[in-house]
Amino acid sequence: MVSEKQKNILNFINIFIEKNGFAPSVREICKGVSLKSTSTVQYHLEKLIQSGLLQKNYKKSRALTVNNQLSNKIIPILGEIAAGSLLMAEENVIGTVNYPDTDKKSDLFALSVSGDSMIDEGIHEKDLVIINKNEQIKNGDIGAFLINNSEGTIKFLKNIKGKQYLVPANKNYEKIPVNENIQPIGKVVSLIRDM
Amino acid sequence: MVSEKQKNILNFINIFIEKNGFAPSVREICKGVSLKSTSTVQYHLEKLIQSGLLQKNYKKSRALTVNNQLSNKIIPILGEIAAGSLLMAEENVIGTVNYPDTDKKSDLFALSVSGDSMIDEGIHEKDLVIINKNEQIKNGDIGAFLINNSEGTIKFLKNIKGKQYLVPANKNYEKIPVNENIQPIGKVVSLIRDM
DNA sequence: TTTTTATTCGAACATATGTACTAATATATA
DNA sequence: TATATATTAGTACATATGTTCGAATAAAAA
Repeated sequence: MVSEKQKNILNFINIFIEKNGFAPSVREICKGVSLKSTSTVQYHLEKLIQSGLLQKNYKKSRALTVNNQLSNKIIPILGEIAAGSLLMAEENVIGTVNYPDTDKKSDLFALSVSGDSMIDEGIHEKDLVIINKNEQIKNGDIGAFLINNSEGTIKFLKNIKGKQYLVPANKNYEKIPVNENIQPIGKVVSLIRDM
Repeated sequence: MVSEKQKNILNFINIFIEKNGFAPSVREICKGVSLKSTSTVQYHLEKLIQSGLLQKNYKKSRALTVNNQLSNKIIPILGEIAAGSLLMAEENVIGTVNYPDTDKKSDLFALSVSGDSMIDEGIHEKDLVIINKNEQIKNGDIGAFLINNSEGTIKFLKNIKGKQYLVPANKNYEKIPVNENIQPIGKVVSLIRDM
């Protein structure tokens, strides 16, 4: 679908923007990818737009924007996990964190960790966990859960003898059987610790 | 130094870029901040450039870039820590990671963790540690060190009875006395784990 | 007050830049 | 082979856009 030349052009645009802070002109792309005609570049730009990889603004100069899969997203920190009521609403944002988004379908937010129930898994107090609401928590995954509509917690989800449990990574805590009071929030996809 | 109108213009440019992915034209700024002459905008842009808050490219369209304090930096992953020779050169980059840079003076790079010498501190194999070469490693900090000019490692730096040691967070490993064979690389400032 | 500095406007200019059209060539497909 | 599709080039056009100049006004400083 997308030719080598087109990938070439996309790369050139990406690097140009990264380096300069603004997009290249059609003629700069010409030179950058060794093409002699602006209309050839125009032709490839159209193709890239059709492929959904690029966006253009009619008659506006240097108004190219790249639909990067790996674009940085500013995601909200919605509160502390395992710390009282967890309202996942806009009003509850206690900060934001930059996170390179790998997937357009992902719906990400961050929670600050409190407590030590996952200490053996290297998840510490005040760590920031990134949670994807749109990714299902599978057996063996670490997920964020809401208990009794009030308390948030992160635990392993594990299948033991045909029953599902929330399993902590700390011997001092008990595993919790999954029932109607436990509601999955999303999968923990990343951890950020500032020191 | 910077007038209200100029702050106004800077804000408009920032929001415009955030929203559109490219900078506004002089005439778009005109409308955006209720000015009727392009030369007035030109005048204020000059002022903002003099103040170091903005950058412009002569005769290039929409080529404004804002000098944001808290800009995201793409930092290189230079290799694995505790894994053979650690050449901190451009050629050794095994990838890049997005990291919100909080300080202009910081010189950051990332290393992938191998080994389990810091497991009790929740630093796992394959975790990514962000290292600031320009931040001194103080007593109690976790730092990255180069041993015998070949092997890289991250450890606590601790003062014990007046002598400095590299202290692991794992009972199975011994602490290492700091001598001329051990060279500090930088302080570990953050940890990123993708799961 | 006078003088300087800051701010705004209008108009005109030069060109950087996106676009459109036609044609030629290469590559793939029937 | 013939036909269709993909790619490249050249030229020309319209205008979006940064820039310059002169002058007027407002605000601040001497």
